[in-house]
Amino acid sequence: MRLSEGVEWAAHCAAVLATLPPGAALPAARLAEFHGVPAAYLAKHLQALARAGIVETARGPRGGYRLARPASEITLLEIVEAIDGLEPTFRCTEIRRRGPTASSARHYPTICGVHAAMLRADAAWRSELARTTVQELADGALRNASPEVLAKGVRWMQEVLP
Amino acid sequence: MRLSEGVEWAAHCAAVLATLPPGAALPAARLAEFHGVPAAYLAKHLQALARAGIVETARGPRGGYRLARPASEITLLEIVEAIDGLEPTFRCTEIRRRGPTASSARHYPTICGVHAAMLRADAAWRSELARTTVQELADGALRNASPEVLAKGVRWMQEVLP
DNA sequence: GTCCCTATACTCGGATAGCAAGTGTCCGAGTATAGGCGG
DNA sequence: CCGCCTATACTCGGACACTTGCTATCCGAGTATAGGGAC
Repeated sequence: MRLSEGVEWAAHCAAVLATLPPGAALPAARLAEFHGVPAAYLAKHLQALARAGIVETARGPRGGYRLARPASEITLLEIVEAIDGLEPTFRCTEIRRRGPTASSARHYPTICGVHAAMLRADAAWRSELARTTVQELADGALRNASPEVLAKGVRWMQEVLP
Repeated sequence: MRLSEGVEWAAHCAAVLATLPPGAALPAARLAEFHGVPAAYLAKHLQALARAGIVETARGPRGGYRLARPASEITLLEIVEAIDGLEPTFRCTEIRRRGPTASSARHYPTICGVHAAMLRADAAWRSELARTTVQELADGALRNASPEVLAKGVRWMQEVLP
């Protein structure tokens, strides 16, 4: 069970967008260049973020992507669900109803124990993801970045944001 | 991110094995028949459980699989990790080190914030899975089963365990 | 009757195809801008 | 000199190939058992 690589890209992109001045936008090609990933494929994931209402788009020159809401109100869970989909990690196929013990549906009023445990684990996972906001990701990245990395980032940002 | 279907099969098989009389074993073909799943493919997953030390095997007539330890000492987490592998759900590719801000490795002493949050969520998921034992799964299934389903199960078990 | 031996049938185990979903890429649709033209 | 218009270039958006890993299956390796034969 491997999480899509696009989740990592989307999370980092959201953190970068959180550091933009209000009103500014960054095209997919610039975000891809900043992270060293294929632009065409990153665009696909950014579209998913747009569909989820996490970022908003602006077409034409000086357009691109910007956060649709304050970074402090966007959680990592939303990003994961936007890229990876909302379906739970475990899909119960009700195998207890098959085989020699199979009976009519009314004999299974409660959900199966395996399913219940998986749902609890899934909820714990999502709950933990919801505790981290994009604002915290951006703040942490800036706080832990070395002066050299920070300087390069500022210089690059000034070049692409005329 | 979908969990392998084999996890569900393995969990249910472990619960069934927990109800066996001490010393008895159940072949993969019987377990597959009980759950209505392809025998050859289930065998593959049972082998994974055997490699992980969760079940032990007995070859030849009257052989099969049995739990290698008391059911109360086997957690759902162990089963998930045996089938799905031990690698974490999120794999950090360190994209922060790429692109125009790239610097030498010593400029990144701390792990990236996205990675850290993902590790926390992963730990919460596994922690919750570890709270459920195979014994609890088996007890719950027997407790919630309707009399009809229970009777069919007992009858089937008596047929295949001569 | 008892013991041993052998053939048998039953079991697991790893190596082998098929398919779905994630990965990667492309070109067309839409729009803010910059320059030119007319008043 | 000012306002409008148009052409342009830049952006997103969805539709199209490719690869990895899960799904499914098979046949060979190994062993407890049952039956027969010898003592």
